[in-house]
Amino acid sequence: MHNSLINAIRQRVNLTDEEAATFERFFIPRRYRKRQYVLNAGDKCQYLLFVANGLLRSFTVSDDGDEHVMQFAMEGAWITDMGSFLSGDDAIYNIEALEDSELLLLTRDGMEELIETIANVERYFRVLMQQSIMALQKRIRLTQMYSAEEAYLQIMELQPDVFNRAPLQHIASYLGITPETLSRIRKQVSARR
Amino acid sequence: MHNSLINAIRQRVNLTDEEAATFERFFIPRRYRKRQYVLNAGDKCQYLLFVANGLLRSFTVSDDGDEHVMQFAMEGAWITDMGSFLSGDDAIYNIEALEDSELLLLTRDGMEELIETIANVERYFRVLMQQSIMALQKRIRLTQMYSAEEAYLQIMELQPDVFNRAPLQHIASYLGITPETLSRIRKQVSARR
DNA sequence: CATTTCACTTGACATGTATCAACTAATTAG
DNA sequence: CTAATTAGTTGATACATGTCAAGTGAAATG
Repeated sequence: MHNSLINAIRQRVNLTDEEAATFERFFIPRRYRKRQYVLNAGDKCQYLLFVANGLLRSFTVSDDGDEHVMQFAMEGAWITDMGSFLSGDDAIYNIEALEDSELLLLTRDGMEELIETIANVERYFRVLMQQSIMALQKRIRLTQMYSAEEAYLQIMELQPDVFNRAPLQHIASYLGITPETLSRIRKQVSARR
Repeated sequence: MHNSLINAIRQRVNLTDEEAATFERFFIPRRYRKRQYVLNAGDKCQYLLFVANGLLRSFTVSDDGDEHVMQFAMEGAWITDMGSFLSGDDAIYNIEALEDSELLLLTRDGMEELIETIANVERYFRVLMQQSIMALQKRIRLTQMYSAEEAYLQIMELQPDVFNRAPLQHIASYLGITPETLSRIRKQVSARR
């Protein structure tokens, strides 16, 4: 279970075997069942989560009760409520397992200690943040530039691994459209070919 | 001109006066006139830009020639094409001065050297990236959860300093709507009160 | 200052997407 | 395996936003 974590880190920065062993020790392995909540909005988000296995989503709930998906995270991805994790504010996101999942949890203190202990770790997290910024910008352009149909076709083409696993209602929410509209889009697309 | 930079850094991490002086030396001051392009999509983005004074926007141009604003940056903000600056890829964003502006430029090498020279700098940039992620997520929720009118009212309320200075066509682009729609929204809003 | 250019507005109409209700298919729980 | 619940689809209709064309107002340029 820790292997996928070390592999992910080593794709970005170098770690000696000794460092890798130290690194592992900071993470708490934990299993979640499908539908289980990993984080409830309103609580403090205590962990940065690495997905060793499975699929999660983070989402907010608006006043009218509608859900709005911010992120899907599958094997190899990180997920958290950044504001809450870093600043100790109340979480605004919920995080839910969409499949049975194996996670590796890192606390705030753990992260700080790791950064001080292993030279390349701060760099790793900075690079991770930068990648995340680029991904978020790409997502903004997706809905800014394209119609719902074009946006849907793009994500299915560019990230089929995630979006073929996610329920349609959550994909619709991710795109900012209703399930009905997504259903009609899919019908039109399949009718055309 | 460098003062605003040092102030911005010191809001997040500690710097001795000596470190501050070293820090400054890595930055190249440069002025841009209104309408001048700081970066052209297709070029390599050589700099991370700190805005000492003025207002800029970054934007992409789609195949049909439409512009799509990603970011506005006023005094105290950073702006760049992250993918191009960090990885040396061709820039996908244009950056244009919307007002006469004074910028402080940091090269990639400069950034690396700074990080190695001054202890807190890597931390500063990591925190900066984290803030940026939260801001981008907030922006995604803005268009995901709200109608064009609600989104417009929110940004005008929450960031009046930027959006009162930006031309309406660019605000429309930022929101992912046409200038005509924004014009009608503004008419309705002002008619109601 | 005059002229040109560009930003913004307005109207008529087309299109995309939301809403609500009903239905069918798939999944979950007993 | 069956019943109950949830996810996804479909139809009718309303509303939000886009498009195109024309106009007005403001700003840049010589």
